[in-house]
Amino acid sequence: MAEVGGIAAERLRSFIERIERLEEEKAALAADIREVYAEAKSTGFDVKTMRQVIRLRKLDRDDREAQEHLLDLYKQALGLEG
Amino acid sequence: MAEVGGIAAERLRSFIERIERLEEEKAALAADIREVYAEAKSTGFDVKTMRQVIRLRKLDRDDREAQEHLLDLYKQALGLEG
Amino acid sequence: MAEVGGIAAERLRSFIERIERLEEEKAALAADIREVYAEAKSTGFDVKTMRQVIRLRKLDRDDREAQEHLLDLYKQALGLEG
Amino acid sequence: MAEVGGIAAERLRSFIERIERLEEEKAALAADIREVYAEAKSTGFDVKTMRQVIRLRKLDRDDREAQEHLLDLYKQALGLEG
DNA sequence: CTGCCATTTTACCGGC
DNA sequence: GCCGGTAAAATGGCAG
Repeated sequence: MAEVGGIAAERLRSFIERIERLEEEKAALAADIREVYAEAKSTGFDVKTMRQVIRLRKLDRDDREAQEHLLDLYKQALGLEG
Repeated sequence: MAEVGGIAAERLRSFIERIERLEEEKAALAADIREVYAEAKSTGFDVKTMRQVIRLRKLDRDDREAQEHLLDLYKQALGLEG
Repeated sequence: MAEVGGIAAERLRSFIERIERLEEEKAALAADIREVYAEAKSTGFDVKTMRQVIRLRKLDRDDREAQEHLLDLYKQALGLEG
Repeated sequence: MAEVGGIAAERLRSFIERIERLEEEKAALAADIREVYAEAKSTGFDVKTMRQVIRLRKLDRDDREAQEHLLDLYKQALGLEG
C-alpha cells in the first residue's frame, strides 16, 4: 500500500521522520547550550553580558559575510569572474 | 453601552483603530520605499545591490548599538554610573 | 566626482539615503504599534486575539476594495460615470 | 594573564567558544532541516501542511510524556518500582 | 509572571 | 505567472 488518498504515504512518512530526528538533535543542542550558560553563571559570570558578547561576535561575522556578498554582486554586475 | 460580554468594547475599539491607523501609515511608507527603488532602477541602478548596501549599513549601525549596549552592561556590572 | 567605476555615486547616495530615511520612519511606526499593543495588554486585553481581529478586518476591507474595483471596471466597460 | 578587570578572561573565553561551537552545530541542523523540507517540496508535498503534522505529532508526544511523568510520580508516591 | 529574545512563519518583492 | 529568496510579523521559550 504505497498510496493513500493520492499521497505517497511512505515517502511522506520518511520525510517527516527525518525532520523529527533532526529537530530532536537540535533540541538536544539547545539544552546543551542552556547547560553551558548555567555552568558559566554558577561560576560567577553574567549570562546577559555573555549573550551580548556572543551576539556582537555574530554581528561581526554577519557583517563580513554581507561584505563578501556585496563584493560578489559588484563583480557580477561588472561581468567579472565569468 | 460601555460593556459587551464583559469586555470594555469602546476601549478595545479605540485601541484597534489606533493600530489600524498606524498600520496604514506604515503601509504608505512601504509604498514610498518601493517607489524609490523603482525610480532608482529606472535610472539604471541595480536594486539587489542597493538592498545589499542598505543591509550592510544597517548591520554597521546595529553593531555599533550592540557595542554601546555591551559597554552599558559592563558599566552596570562594575557598579559605575550610579 | 560624479562618477566612480561607471556609477553615478552621488545619485546613488541620494537614493540610498532617501530609502534609509523612509525605513527609519517605518521602524518608528512599528515601535508605536508595539506600544499600543503593550498598553492594550496592560489594560487587560489579549494581544493575540486583537491581532486576529485586525487581520480579519483587513481581509474584509481588502474584499470590499476588490469589489469596488471590480465595480469600477464594469462601469468603465459600460461607459458609465466616465 | 588569567585576570582582566576582575574577570577570569580565559574561563570566559572558553565558555563563549563552547557556546559558539554548539550554536554552529545547531545552525547546521537547521540548515539540514530546511534542505529536507525543500526536497519534500520538490517532490510535491506541501511544506506548510507538513509543519502542521509535525507540530501535532510533537503535541501528542509531549502529552504522552506528561502522562508518563505523572504515572512515575504516582508510582513513586506509592512506593512502587522504587 | 513579565518582559525580552530567538525562532518560526508569513508576506512581499524582484527575477526568470 | 510562478519561484525563490529576503524581510517582517508572530509565536513560543527563557531569564530575571
